[in-house]
Amino acid sequence: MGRSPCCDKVGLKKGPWTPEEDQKLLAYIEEHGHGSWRALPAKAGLQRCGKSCRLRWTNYLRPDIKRGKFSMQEEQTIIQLHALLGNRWSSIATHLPKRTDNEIKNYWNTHLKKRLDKMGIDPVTHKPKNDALLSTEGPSKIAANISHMAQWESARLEAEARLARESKLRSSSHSSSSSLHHTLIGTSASSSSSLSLDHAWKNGGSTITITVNATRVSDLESPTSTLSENNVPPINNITSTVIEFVGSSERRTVKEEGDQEWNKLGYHESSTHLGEYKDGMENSMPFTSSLHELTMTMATTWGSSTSSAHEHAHVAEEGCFTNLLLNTNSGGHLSLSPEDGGESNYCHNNAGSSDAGSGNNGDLYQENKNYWNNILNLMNYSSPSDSPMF
DNA sequence: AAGCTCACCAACCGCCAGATA
DNA sequence: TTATCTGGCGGTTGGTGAGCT
Repeated sequence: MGRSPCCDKVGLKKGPWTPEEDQKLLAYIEEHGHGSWRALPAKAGLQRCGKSCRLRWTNYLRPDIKRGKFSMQEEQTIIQLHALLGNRWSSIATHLPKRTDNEIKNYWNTHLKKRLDKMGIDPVTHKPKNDALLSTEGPSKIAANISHMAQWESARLEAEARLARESKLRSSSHSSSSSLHHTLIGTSASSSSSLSLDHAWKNGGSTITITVNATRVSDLESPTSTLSENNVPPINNITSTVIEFVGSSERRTVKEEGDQEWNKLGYHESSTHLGEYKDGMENSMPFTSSLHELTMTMATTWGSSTSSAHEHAHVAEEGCFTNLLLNTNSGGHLSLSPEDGGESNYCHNNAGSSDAGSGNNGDLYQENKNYWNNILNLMNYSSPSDSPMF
């Protein structure tokens, strides 16, 4: 059985989008929602295939997209999620709500992959390239645990996707009153893999949105098509429940309204990670703290209470390994052997250089260090037999 | 100033899975 | 049950601009 092309390619325009085309697409979606992408171009008066329109919308025109430089927090999230999920960009993108999978993919390929490569870490496996340098403990153990985590994560994602589908069916009566809003939710939470917040989007998508005060129209400017501020459809004030990130893109506190709505949707703090997610926000943690909270919960559940002093020392060592992994200015030398002065040396150097260079970012650095140490702790102490999944 | 190389990223392509007739 | 449609995903390409010689 052959597969027909998504649209009749003859006479359709390809290549960079013009401002006029963007205007048409935006205006149409703002008024009608995207509906069927296949039928959209004709209705919107565009000489494009539906697929091209969908990509233009999801990767650029969507109003809830943050553009520009990736923050350190975002980089950390990408690296850590890539270690767990591999090239599942859409899944990774669900944890960076304002970034598109395409943007994350590009950033990985052009920046992060090279950086890891320079540091002697295989960007595919996230293992040090030269295993001979490593002892049987430490980083190789981390790699093994990352591999296990990836398997576990895959199983979890599949289960989540299944649950999401079922929940979606059950909650179909909550369907959207706004076609544009429906569109936004659909594109924002389209992936089958997500944390609990994404579940909430899926299940109560018609009443929940996220607005970001820091979003600037100028961030939406395209190298090929520049839009005026008036062209950007408003996304605020559409919904009855709003989780609003207030502040800069680097650090956000959350102003949460409508707890009852969350509860109505069946998301209770005791049964999901939503509570932890919110807690993280209310404590002014970086956005990626949601993942942090999740992993800490898992650590609490999985981790046995048998930690010895030796194990604690081991954790410190591996936390430093992670710091090294994330140090963008380290010069790219991965040193793990005792001959190089041991882990304490490069830990101190790493922390010292970071502190020296960061100034007021010292707290942030410490926060980041703790964040990664905690994740490494989880990976270390979570054996398959400890997992509630098995 | 011209030519070359490299990095970046928007956009395209092909494949896949789920939905639907 | 099968064929087809549709949306989504990940890999890849090609245009553009910056930097270097």
